[in-house]
Amino acid sequence: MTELFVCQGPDEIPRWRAAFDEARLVTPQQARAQAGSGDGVWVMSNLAGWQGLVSLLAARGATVKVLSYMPSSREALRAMNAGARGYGHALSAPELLRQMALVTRHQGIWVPPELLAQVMGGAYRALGGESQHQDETLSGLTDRERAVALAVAEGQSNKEVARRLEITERTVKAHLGAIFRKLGVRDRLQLILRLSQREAV
Amino acid sequence: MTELFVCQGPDEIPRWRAAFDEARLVTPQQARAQAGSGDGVWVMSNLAGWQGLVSLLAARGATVKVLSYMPSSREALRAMNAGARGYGHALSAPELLRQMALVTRHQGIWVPPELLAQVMGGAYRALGGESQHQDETLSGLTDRERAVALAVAEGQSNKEVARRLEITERTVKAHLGAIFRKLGVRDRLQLILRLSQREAV
DNA sequence: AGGAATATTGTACTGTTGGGCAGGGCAGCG
DNA sequence: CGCTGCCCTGCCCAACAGTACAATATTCCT
Repeated sequence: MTELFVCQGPDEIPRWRAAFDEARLVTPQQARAQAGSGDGVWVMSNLAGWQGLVSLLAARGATVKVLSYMPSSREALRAMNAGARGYGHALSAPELLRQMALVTRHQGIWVPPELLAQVMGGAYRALGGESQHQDETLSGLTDRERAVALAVAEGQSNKEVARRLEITERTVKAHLGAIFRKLGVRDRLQLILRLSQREAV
Repeated sequence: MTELFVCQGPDEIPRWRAAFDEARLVTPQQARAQAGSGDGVWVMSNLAGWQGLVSLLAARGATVKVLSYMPSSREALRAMNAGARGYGHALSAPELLRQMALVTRHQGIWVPPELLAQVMGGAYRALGGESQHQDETLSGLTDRERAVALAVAEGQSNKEVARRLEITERTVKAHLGAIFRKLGVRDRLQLILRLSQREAV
């Protein structure tokens, strides 16, 4: 399994070769031309347009990791959003680099432990606040009604919900009627909007 | 390396034992008493107070993974925020479970690929990044189709959209038909879920 | 025992939705 | 001048959604 390190000339770091026998240093141009599905690619965040490169390579099926001289949670998220599966310090120890490679190769995500809390915290505040609200919204419902509401919120039809919960379509409608009444919405459309917290006009 | 599965009695799943020779099923009480540093623990999200349990075990140094019958990006974020390092479907294949264990044991994070984009997307937008996804989704539509799609995404009925755009209901349907075909969705429900890119599992 | 809440199902009805078929008009392009 | 794409509409129909008016069963509380 070769590991490609995408960087400009002066950025070569001995630890990279120490970490992987088959480490190869390439320019962004070479990476675009060569890297493909299954390759492990490391992209330096000091390259111009590194996010585009990450997106491109990730779309091709490469396992992309981003290395930075000044790691931050913000940059980590940008990397992840571009399709990277790993993010870390460019001067990480060889053992850590190998660990990142192992994790990302197995569909995992790797972020420095000290950034993890911030990254996840940010995500949680964004969606977590909503889910809190979702719990509130659903708390007035019975178990059965909640199950129906969640299934409907996934876009399922009455028939599909009926199959999933092993009840008749009529019963699904009965639960839905109760849900609409309790939540004060007029149909499943508004229910979805309520549960995904978007502006219901 | 033993793997502890925390669940209520009837939730035992044969795949767990198939995945790990040393799998052990325990109750939440037993987990609190036994699990410690270095242990691999799997917590079912249908347990009452599972987030508290995850926090406790994670603080003790256990590697906690959360399993759910209805995975969602929100629940994944809740799990991560509580200190879990992995999140997945309770009925995942044994091989997938082993992969999750491998990744999390090496300081990685594991989230189902289909949820990854949502989780990261949410985190990214939370920290001030731009959301481009919706524009991408709508870019293949004509002006009129886009207007209809956005109105429908607000939960408006065909009749309401018709009034807003000053066209007949039939024309709204015509545009909607084209939208469904272009975006590959089957109805307005799925369209809404696509445009708000949430839970659609 | 009686009431209240929950869960389940039935029949019947109205309204919405999605789409097939069939046509208009308008703008741009070779 | 045809051709194509976009926009608009009519009639009709099958499927789905939501609700009114029921009934039955279980559980939990008074």
